[in-house]
Amino acid sequence: MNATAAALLGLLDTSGDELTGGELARLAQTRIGDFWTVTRSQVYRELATLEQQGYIKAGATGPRDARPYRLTRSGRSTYKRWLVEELPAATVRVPLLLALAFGSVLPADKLRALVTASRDEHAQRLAGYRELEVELREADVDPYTRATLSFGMHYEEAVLRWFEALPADIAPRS
Amino acid sequence: MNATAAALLGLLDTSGDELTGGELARLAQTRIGDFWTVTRSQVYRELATLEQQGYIKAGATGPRDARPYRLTRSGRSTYKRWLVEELPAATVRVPLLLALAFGSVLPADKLRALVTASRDEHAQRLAGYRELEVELREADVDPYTRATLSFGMHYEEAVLRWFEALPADIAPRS
DNA sequence: GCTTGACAGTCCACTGTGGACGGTACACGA
DNA sequence: TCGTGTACCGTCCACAGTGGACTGTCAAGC
Repeated sequence: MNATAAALLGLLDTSGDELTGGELARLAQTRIGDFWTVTRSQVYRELATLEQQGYIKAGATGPRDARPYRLTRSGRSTYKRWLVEELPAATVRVPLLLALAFGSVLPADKLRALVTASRDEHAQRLAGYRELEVELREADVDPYTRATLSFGMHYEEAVLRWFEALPADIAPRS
Repeated sequence: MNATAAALLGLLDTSGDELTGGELARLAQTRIGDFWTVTRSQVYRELATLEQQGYIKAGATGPRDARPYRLTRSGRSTYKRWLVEELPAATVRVPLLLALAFGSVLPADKLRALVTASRDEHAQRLAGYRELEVELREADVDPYTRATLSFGMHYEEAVLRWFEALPADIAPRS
């Protein structure tokens, strides 16, 4: 069992329905895509091995070979156990910091351009989160979903503050 | 060219020396490990293809088959161009949020344990950064290195603030 | 009817992770 | 001085993750 497999089982569980690979891929993108990316290729690969292991079971294949999967009893207990017992650490990979780390050998104006572009992306993502938060305020979403959104907002705010604290010669413009 | 390859070339460049795979792996861990992980296996794989592409050149193999590599002219220009032109976006993967996203089907006490453990890890990492910052205050390090450390601190502080803002039933203890 | 586009799934090449493994140098104690 | 343990250099492998190319199929709209 790995994190992606557990995520798929969790999605199947909380959706309370049978889902095909395509549906799972879309659902993963919207529900956990901000902090756990899952590509389509991997969804199908994981589904194949999950079925072999007996954690999910396919129903009758429908149009376009669509196979709806449902969670089995062992699948449900397995992913829950995995979540509380084998949760790995977070990983953060920030190419911009790579460029910054070698900043002394790069032209300052190019560096500033990179910094500015990245800052704008983060600002935009934060704006998106803020909108989402307003929508969720009315809807009655469980506090766990709110917590994940809150993480995103804390993160983006921190990154934006960091951009503002950059030394003047590479600080973002405009 | 990919980010890891560029990072290795950058390390070779800024070290101003010939470095073996092992030395590069260690250097990568200390200089960029906090925001760009590079495993030993990958260092050797990348070095092999970088040499094939003519971006680095091996010197005489020393003791224990150690091969010191040096950057070539084309290697230097290639990684610099890559950094300013093909820098990919950041990726963040946070398994804890996965557990939180399925929090409604998990026992609250287990969830709280996960949250608490993660909070402690982040607190420890922030403490490490703060120590490092004090050390760097005296040493005269280039502002780019400071900027990467600053990112780490902003990030860890934000995560810790987020932990404190969690709803009471899953907020970290002690 | 036919085309066109969206969709379900397959496949592949490459990147990234972690650990097992074999060989070699070297330091240190018997 | 002679092992011998240990740390180190590099190789290799299996699996996880990414992104795009590709096939076949359905369905809507002309």
